[in-house]
Amino acid sequence: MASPVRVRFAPSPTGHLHVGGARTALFNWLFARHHRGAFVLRIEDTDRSRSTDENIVAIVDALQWLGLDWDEGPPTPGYRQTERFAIYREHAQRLLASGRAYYCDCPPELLDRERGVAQQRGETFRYSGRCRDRGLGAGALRLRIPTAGATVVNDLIHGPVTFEHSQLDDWILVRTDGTPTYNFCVVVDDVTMSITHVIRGDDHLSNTPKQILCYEALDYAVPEFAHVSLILGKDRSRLSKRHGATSVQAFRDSGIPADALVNYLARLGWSHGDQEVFSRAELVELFDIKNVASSGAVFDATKLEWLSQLYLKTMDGARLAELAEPFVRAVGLTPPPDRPRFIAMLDTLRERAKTLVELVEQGRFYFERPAAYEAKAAQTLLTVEGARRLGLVIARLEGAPEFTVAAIERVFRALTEELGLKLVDLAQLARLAATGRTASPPIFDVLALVGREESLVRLRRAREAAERTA
RNA sequence: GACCCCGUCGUCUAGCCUGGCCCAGGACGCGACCCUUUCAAGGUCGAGAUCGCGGGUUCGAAUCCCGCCGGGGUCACCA
Repeated sequence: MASPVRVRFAPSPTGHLHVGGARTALFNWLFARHHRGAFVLRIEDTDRSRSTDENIVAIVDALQWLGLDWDEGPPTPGYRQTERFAIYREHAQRLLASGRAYYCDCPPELLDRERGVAQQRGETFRYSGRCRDRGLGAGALRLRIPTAGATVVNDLIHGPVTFEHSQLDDWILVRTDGTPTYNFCVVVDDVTMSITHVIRGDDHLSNTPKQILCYEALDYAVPEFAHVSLILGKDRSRLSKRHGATSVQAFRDSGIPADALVNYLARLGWSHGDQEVFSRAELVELFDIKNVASSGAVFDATKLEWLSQLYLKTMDGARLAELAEPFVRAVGLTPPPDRPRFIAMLDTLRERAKTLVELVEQGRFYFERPAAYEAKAAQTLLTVEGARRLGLVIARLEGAPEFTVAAIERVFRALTEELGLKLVDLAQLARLAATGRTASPPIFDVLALVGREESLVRLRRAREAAERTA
């Protein structure tokens, strides 16, 4: 039996969780859950100037919101690089003792000059190896890599990718000031955390051969690698803020259900035949890293919205109420204390909104009287004739034996018939009165949900408004 | 510039490994129609890809080979 799968997501807390990072996290999580392995969260905060605790909280929040739970990681200590310096130091010592690493005291100015020369000659800069055999006792610690041959990265998504050693150089493991570099930390962390599969962004593919050489120098087994393509913006360059909303936080705030975002992100680059909609369980069951596309994918907010609406439309009512409530409160309104009634209101709204923000916006009349009437509609509907019709509707509704959707509909249909009108003539009038707008959920449902008393208040107010303008 | 990755409808993709079932399928978006008390939702139909380009191999290529072009990523004592 193969050793248990262990993967990790290692964000750098220099900002909020980006959708690209979220997708990488998702693929790791799916891989771990599919293989019944462990998902580790590790914080790469060696860049102290840009890393903040607030960002760590934000990233943790975003991951939890997405439902990507980790088996190991914060708040348990030992999963932040800044807590692991002793481990890096120890590994550096080992490399030095075995002769696989050496000190270098080349001044930065010299390196810069050499870099400049290499650039002019149109070559990739490589450290000259000047200090390789000087046996220095201090300075920056460099990894001694083989001069000949090549290192092959057997990528699970890309297949074998070969890098000639002549293109690589003796890179720095530990800086002169004693701090370890990112590439070194990653190797040591992945090794000491027994990571079996490194699933990360494509932008790390070029670093991989250097890291593999470090594993080998340390005499550790090399993990499997899978480099996921980047998420692109409309112009096909790496998705960034200038392409619009990119943080998970922003999508949450705009009222997109976490399940919809997860579904969208999963489908962006990964596929299972023609299937577009997946439950969590299906995702876990069907996910296979081999079906992850190797090409970059443009982020399509419109398709995300389609999924968002689909989830709003189909999710459980109680769950929807739970998700919608904070959005109702966020605009200063209050959902009715009667939960089934609140859910019934949402049921009339859910297929009309792409996000929870939109849903609340379109349904605010359920929680407050319309403050104004749509100007154009008021002009054509709130007339003398409109006032007369509203009066008739009010009278019939007052006398109706009950105030159910069916009863209200009977009143409207009968009146329509008697007046020789079309249903739309009365419906739009009532709609404007009850909601202030010309577009809303079915008006009989709206009236029933708003209740007899409040409905009549709104109809009377509209009649008064009509009489005023007349 | 060097190295590496990528290249199927506007977008996400299936198909590519194991050539023919593909003059290329699905989804989003778009258009039309149907349904209809408005708006949505739903249903039906439709437009949309000479499979980046050019050579080869083959009876036959989106699928195999070569070259080119285009896009992206990486080249730090950043992460």
